[in-house]
Order: sequence, then C-alpha cells, then structure tokens
Amino acid sequence: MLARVSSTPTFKRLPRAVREQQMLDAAVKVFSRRGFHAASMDEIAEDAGISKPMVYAYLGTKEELFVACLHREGTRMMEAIAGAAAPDLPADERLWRGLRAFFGFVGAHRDGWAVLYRQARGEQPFAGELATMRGRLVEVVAGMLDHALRVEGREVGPTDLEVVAYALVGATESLADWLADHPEADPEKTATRMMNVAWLGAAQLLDGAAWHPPQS
Amino acid sequence: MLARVSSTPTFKRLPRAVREQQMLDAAVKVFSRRGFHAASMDEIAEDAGISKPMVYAYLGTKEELFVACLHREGTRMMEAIAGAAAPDLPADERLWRGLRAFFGFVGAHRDGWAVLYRQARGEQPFAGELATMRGRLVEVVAGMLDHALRVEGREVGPTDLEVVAYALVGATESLADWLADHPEADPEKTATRMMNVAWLGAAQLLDGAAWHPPQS
DNA sequence: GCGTAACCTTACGCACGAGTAGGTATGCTC
DNA sequence: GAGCATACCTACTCGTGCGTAAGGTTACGC
Repeated sequence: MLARVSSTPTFKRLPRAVREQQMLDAAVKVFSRRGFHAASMDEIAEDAGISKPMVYAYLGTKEELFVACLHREGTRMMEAIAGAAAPDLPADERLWRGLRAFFGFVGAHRDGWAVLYRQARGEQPFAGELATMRGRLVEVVAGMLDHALRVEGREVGPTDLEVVAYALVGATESLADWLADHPEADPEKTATRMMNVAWLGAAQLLDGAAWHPPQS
Repeated sequence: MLARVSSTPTFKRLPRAVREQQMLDAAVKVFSRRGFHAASMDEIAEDAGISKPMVYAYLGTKEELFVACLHREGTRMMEAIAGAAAPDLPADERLWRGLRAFFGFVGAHRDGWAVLYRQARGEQPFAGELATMRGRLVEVVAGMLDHALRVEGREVGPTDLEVVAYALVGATESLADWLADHPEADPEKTATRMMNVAWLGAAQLLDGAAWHPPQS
C-alpha cells in the first residue's frame, strides 16, 4: 500500500536480535501506559514499527511477551543491585549501595519499571513470577541482616528475619512507587531517606533492642 | 427450566439490600481469585446465587461493581483503624493500636482485602481511587509523626515527613501481603514485628538521629 | 542472475464475555 | 382476589482483540 517509491526505503530490514529488542521496548512502554489487558498487540506492533505477526513470530503470545518484558527488566534490575552491593562489605555499606543502585535504576526507568511491577502484581499468571524475584531480594536482605547479627554474636529466629526483610523490601518498593510518580524527585535523596528509615531501625534491632506490646 | 416442583422453593425472594450484599460478597471473592479482567460477570452472578441481569440492575457495570467492592472494603478498613487509634493518645500507642487493628482486619479478610488491593493498584481506572485512600493513610501517619516531633520541640521538612510516612505505610502493606499469603501466621504477632521495625526506627529519627551517605 | 530463506505484509476467523430485551413469578395493598 | 410493583429469569446481540493463513519482497550466497 505504502509505495516504497522514494529512493530512501522507509524501513530497513533488520536482524532478529535487534527487532526483538525494539519489540520489547515498545511492549514495556505500552504495557506500562495501558496495563496488560488494555494494551493491544496491534498497538505494541505499531509502536515497534513492525506488524503484528512479527511479534508473534519472535516473542510468541501476549502472555509470553509480557513474561519476556518482566524477565528483561527484572534481570537488569537485579544486575544493577548485585553489581553495586558486593558481599564482602559491612552491612550498612552494602545496604546503602544496594538502595542507591535500586533507586537509581527506578529513576532511570521510571515509566517502565514501576508500572510493570504494579501490573505484574495483580495478574494471576505473573504474580508468581514476580513473587520469585521478590523472594530472592528478600533472601538477600535477610542474609545480610543475619550476617550482621552473627558478627555481633546474636541470633534471631528465621521467621523474624524474613519478616523484617519483607518489611524493608516493601518500604523500598513503596518509595520506588513514590519516586516513579514524582518525576522531579531525586533518586539519590530518596535512597538516603530510605536508608535512614531502614538502617536506624535495623541498627536498633541489631543492638538487641525490642519493642513489646503494652499490658499483654 | 429447573422445575420448581418440589414443595421447598429452591431459592427465596429477598429484598434488594440483602441481595446487594450477597453480590458484593461474591464479587469480592471472584475478583480476588481471578483478578478484575479474568473475572466474569457470569461467575460472579452464579456465585451470588443469582442471574446476571440482576447484578446489572442493582450494581451496574463491571467497573461500577468493582468500585463498589473497593469502597465497601476500604471503608470497613478505614473504620477499623480509625476506631482503634484515638488521636489523643501518645504516638507510640496510636501507632500500635492502628497497626493491630490493620493487621487484624487483613487477617480476618485475607483473600478479600489483600488481593483487592493488589488488583486495584494495577488497573488504570481504579489506581486513582486507591491512591486517594492510601494518601489519607499516609497523611494520618505523617500527622502523627509531626505531632510527636513538635512535642519534642523539633521539626522536619514536610517532604521528609511524607516520605517517611510513605515508607512506613509501604512496609505495612508489604507485611499485609505476607500475612494474606500465610494463613497460619498470627496477625497480632505480625503487628508486633511491624511495630518493632517502624517504631524503633521512628524513635531514632524523632531523637534527631540521622544517617548520612559516606564521602559525598 | 537466480534461488532460497528470512523478513514482512494485509486481511481474516473465531471465541469470549459484557451488556440487554422481553417475559414470568411472587409478595403486598386495599 | 385484582392489581401493581418488584424480584427474577432465559436467551440473545455484538464489539473487541487475540492469534493465523497465505502470500509479497528484499538480502545474500554462489
């Protein structure tokens, strides 16, 4: 239909690997804007500058496409964090670097990341996938706390540890949401604030402090 | 079709108010199990023991139905919290009672609440609705912190306050998710754990402690 | 220069589920 | 016990959007 008459061919042929990345970029963008269901494969294809059957040929079903997005973004994030928080550092230093990397990542992928995660949380097929990633993060944080505790010669039940880690991860994600919704906010500063909440609290706990409910 | 021949009429006629509650119960259940989109009006109707047009007659569109669910559950939750945390108590006492009420509520509405919130977060039309509620909660927490600070003669920028409150609320919601996924867990104990993280951290902050990033 | 394979297209089938039209039974009022 | 309002049903329409069949076109090897 669109006559390719002009000397400059409107669109070039590209190798598979390149197209796949373009498609994933488009998919992340559209999924995050519209949400999984409201996003149409047609729109994703159009946004990627390609036609629909190509998407199916390369990335498969809509669900599979979404999972691919999740994986790519999730892996990138995990790598950013893991690369920053070397395991041989003291706990506070690790936590700080991890947080900074995390918020830096979210700040750089505002629309992409946060909304993808907001999406995946709700939809049945993906919630598990997301929970797994989240679980790995929680484990890392719990391991960090546990290590710090052992250094101090103290110990705490594994459930307690897990729950505290869970709370910390939750607080961090919550601030990430906040950051994603406030384009003017500074990731570095947000990380500092989170560090204050997390570490000042954690430091107390590590010192053996404990709060107990009044009159049982 | 189903002959009502037997002496006991299979289903009685019920006044509107009752049926509406049944429908809402069914809707909450199905929406939380399946997610907003995967849930079908047919299934909700069937689960409520009623036929589809009735649902439309009483509660309107699928979206309107979901909003109705959101409102009912949200109001219940807010009332549970507000009823527990009287504003004339000291900050730690207020926080503790609020947390206990909150986790108690989630524990009692496990499948209903948590998943409804997980849902609403992702879907475009409802995210705003949810954000408003959440915002009110954040404000309450921030107000509490601010009050405690003023009593101590200290002050902090409004953004800092908001962000800390945001982190606290996020951590709490995260633990609520955890609670919803762990049927064997005890709400009271979870509240205590959350209180440890929140208060021990908050107490430090209220004392004027602050963490700063190493070598700028 | 010509075949072949990868790239890319238009145009459709089809299922699924929201929302509705129109009709039936039941309780309540006088 | 007639009439009216309200509760309730079966059985349909119709849009939307996923996924695909079948066929063009460009690059590249030989």
